[in-house]
Amino acid sequence: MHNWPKESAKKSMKLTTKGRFAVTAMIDVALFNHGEPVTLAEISARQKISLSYLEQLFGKLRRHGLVDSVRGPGGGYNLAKAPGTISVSDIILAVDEPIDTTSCGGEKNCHDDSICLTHHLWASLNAHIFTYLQGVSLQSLVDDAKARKNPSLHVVQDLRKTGTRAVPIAA
Amino acid sequence: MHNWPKESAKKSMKLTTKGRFAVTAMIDVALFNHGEPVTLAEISARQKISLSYLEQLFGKLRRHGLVDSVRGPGGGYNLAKAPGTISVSDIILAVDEPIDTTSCGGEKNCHDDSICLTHHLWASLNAHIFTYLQGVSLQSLVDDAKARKNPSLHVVQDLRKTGTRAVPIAA
DNA sequence: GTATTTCCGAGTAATTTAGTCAAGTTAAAG
DNA sequence: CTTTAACTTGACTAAATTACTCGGAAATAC
Repeated sequence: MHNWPKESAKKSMKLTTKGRFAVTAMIDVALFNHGEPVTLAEISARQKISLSYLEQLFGKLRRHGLVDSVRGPGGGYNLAKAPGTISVSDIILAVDEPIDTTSCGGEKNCHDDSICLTHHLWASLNAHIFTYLQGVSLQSLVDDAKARKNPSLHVVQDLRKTGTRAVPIAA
Repeated sequence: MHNWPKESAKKSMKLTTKGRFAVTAMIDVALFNHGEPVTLAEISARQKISLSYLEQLFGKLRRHGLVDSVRGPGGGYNLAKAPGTISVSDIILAVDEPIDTTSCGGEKNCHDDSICLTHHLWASLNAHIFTYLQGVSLQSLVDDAKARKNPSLHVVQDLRKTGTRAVPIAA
């Protein structure tokens, strides 16, 4: 018998390239935000992410309170909180619009005793993934990036071919 | 600075409903395999998975050495190994045909010092997920199912709406 | 007012998944 | 040896989802 971790899952999170782009962009903001707001055009050039797409992503990041925007010339984005207080799970949940599901990933047929065969398994996996991403702060990613020998920070993995699609993840 | 777990990842695994159907079907085989092979028609009826789809799934499970097939009248499928030696990751890798990627999810632009900003993060997450699923045996899922009050085992979660798509997972 | 930059929502193309279908092959039963 | 249940295979399709683009509106500095 497997010892299931407690499943505190409520929402389901998805892991897509969108989330990965968002994390990369947030690292970029954290790295280059020295007083002046960072513009999306800069991020686009450095990280090779299209401006249009960044606009879409940062709209969600802003609405979820992860960045503050400054409009007009000289504007751009600042982190809304200290990077140590922003977790990867925060970023992914912001851009991937998790569906607020009920237990069992929003499905029926899975309550009381007639619980589905794999309910615990997936719920527990979701919880594991979420807990892991929650434990990684933007600060730690920034520190990791700064520690690299070559601080050019220009070349970034092209996420688009890495394998994409989502997974329901406990939140 | 985040303390990255060692990334032993080689292949990338996907988490889809296909993998979940496969796990459910394998539990069904383990539960009802008492001497006689279990037919796909039975599994289809019990777990509400289309016969055609099961054929597709079991073809892969058989080619990956997880089940043995018995043809002809009275035929069906048996587990090829003891359920304690089959892990959930084995099942998912069998049906989801993981691409054997190089480091960094098969991408260029991510080697030596010009390593991408989030390489460690995703590789490590992949390793976490894989390790977790590797640690869950079919036996534990069977024990869990048997422990339920209502052993009818007919009603299973309809995976099709749960949220699907894949994630690259370290293997 | 004009340049810059964010803001917003609709729309679309490509990819991927999930599942079907049809035409076999195999082997046991009688 | 004929029937028949069951597995085998691969091509095919439809739906869903993702990953974007596009056009313009609003705000702010100069």
